[in-house]
This record gives sequence, C-alpha cells and structure tokens, in this order.
Amino acid sequence: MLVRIDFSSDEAFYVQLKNQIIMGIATSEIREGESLPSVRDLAEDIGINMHTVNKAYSILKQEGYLKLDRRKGAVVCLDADRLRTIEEIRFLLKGTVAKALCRDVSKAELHELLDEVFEEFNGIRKASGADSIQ
Amino acid sequence: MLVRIDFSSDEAFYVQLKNQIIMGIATSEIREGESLPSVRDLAEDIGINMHTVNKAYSILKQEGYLKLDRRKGAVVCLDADRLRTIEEIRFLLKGTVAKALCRDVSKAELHELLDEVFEEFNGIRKASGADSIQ
DNA sequence: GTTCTTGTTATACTTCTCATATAACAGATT
DNA sequence: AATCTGTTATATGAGAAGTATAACAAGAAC
Repeated sequence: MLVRIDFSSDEAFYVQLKNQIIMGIATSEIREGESLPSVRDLAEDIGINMHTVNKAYSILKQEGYLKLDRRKGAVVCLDADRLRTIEEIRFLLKGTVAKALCRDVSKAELHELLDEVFEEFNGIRKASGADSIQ
Repeated sequence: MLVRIDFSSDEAFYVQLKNQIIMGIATSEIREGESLPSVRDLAEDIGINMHTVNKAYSILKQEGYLKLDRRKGAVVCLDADRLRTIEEIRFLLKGTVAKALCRDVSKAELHELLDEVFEEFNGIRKASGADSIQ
C-alpha cells in the first residue's frame, strides 16, 4: 500500500498516516487479515520516526481498525460495535450538513455529492479488484 | 446565542467556539446581518481569554462566515465561492464514507443517516422560527 | 473634542502536543 | 542464540494553545 506524508501540511504526520490507512481499508487496498508493515519499516519507508508510526497504529487499534500483535500488525475491521460507528458517522454528518446549510447547499445536492463520492470509491475498488458497493 | 465550552475536551477552545458558531448559523439561531458579541464580552461570558475568541472570529472571517468590523462582528454567510464550498463538503464526505465502508455501513444507510441529520436540523430551525429545508 | 468601545496587533509566559532520538524490555520467529 | 516484533521509558527541540498585559486606530456617544 502506498503511503505518502505531506511534510508541508499543517496536519500532524500521525493523523495523515491514520487517515490514509483508513482510506486503504475502505478501498480494499488493504484487506481484513492482511498485515501492515512493521512500525520500523514503514517509518523508514515514508521518512518519519518510528514512534510517530506507532502512535498512528495505536490510535487505529483503539478506534477498532487494527489488532496489534508482536510479529505482525494485523488489519481488523468490523469492530462489531455498530452503534458507536453509527454515532460517529452521525456526528461527522452533522458538521458537514451545518457547513452546507450556511452556504445554501440543498439536501438534494448533498445526496448527489454523497453518490458521487461513492462512485469515486467504487472506481478505486474496481481498479484493485474489489467488489463494488451498490 | 448559547455558547458553551467543554473545558475537559481535547478539542481546542477556539475550534469548539468556531464549530458552535457555524452550528448557530446553520440553525438560523444567528441570522445573516446579525452581530455576535464583542470578543471581550464573549470571552468573559464563556470564561476564556479574549485572544482565543479573536482567533475563532478571525478563522471564521477567513473561511467566509463572518465579516469583521470595528463596533460589530457582523455575520456574513453566502461567500458566493460555491465551488470551494462544494469541494470542502466533498472532502468531508470522503472521510465519512471511508469510515462507513470500513464498518460495512451501506450507501443506503448513509443516505438515511443524512436524512435523519437534516430532520434534526429542521427541528431546531422550527423551534427558532426559521424556514424548514425540504 | 473627549470618552468609550470596538477589532487588531505586539509581546511574553506557561503548558501541552508533535516529532525526533536513543535505549531497553518481552514475546515470537528463525 | 540471534533477530524481529510491538511496547515502554526518557529526553530534547519546535511549535501550538491559552493566558495576560498593553497599546493602537477607527467608529459611536456624549
């Protein structure tokens, strides 16, 4: 999986890494059960410190994306805590809708944008041989 | 408008304030043309420093939500820069969809959640006498 | 014109996070 | 035994967050 850190971004390295791994899981670039590189290897690959990678991994573990093990960093999606997930998504949508309403972006337009984003994901998934989302 | 800072939150005070103001504009609790309290008054009201409030106001100005003036902090939504808004919303949705896909939350469920959030906003708008969104 | 309030800017200080670096430990693999 | 893994501890430098005090310039009120 390709990870690239934007060193001139104002976003923390560990946050960038965390988001890119989530994106990788979402697009099936990394699949359940597959291992991520070791903290030391990945750190050297992308040019940041071991502890920064470890921080990203730890948070992803805490948020239910990874299960860490000595000798492999196994990917574990489907935390089964569906209620918490729904609550998180509702929270994120709330912020997005608020910004949309301030700019007179309509409900219909938001639904359209949501569909477009889904299509974008399907494009990436198709390229890596994953099933599409209907 | 009611603003409340969570002092035990890990979210920065100026970010909390910024988000609550955006939420206030979205729910029509604050309407276009209306003034927010002065940085000094609001700071004292919610128990934080003047500069922290000023930071929130400055960012809101930069992001096109406020137009600042000596003697009033006028609310100005509708930055007209619609393209930038759409791009921002698309970016936010991308992150939300990614998290949803990791947890097997379907496209249909996301659309439902979006409708629910809209209904939530309409409830608040109705209570403050604003028009509903259809 | 004077006074008051406004946003704005400058400076200084403390506390915390981010990122790095070096080092060591314990479990698992080879 | 040697090696690699996640994990923890400690230290350091850079920057952000938040506070504090102070001053400036433009508009409002008297």
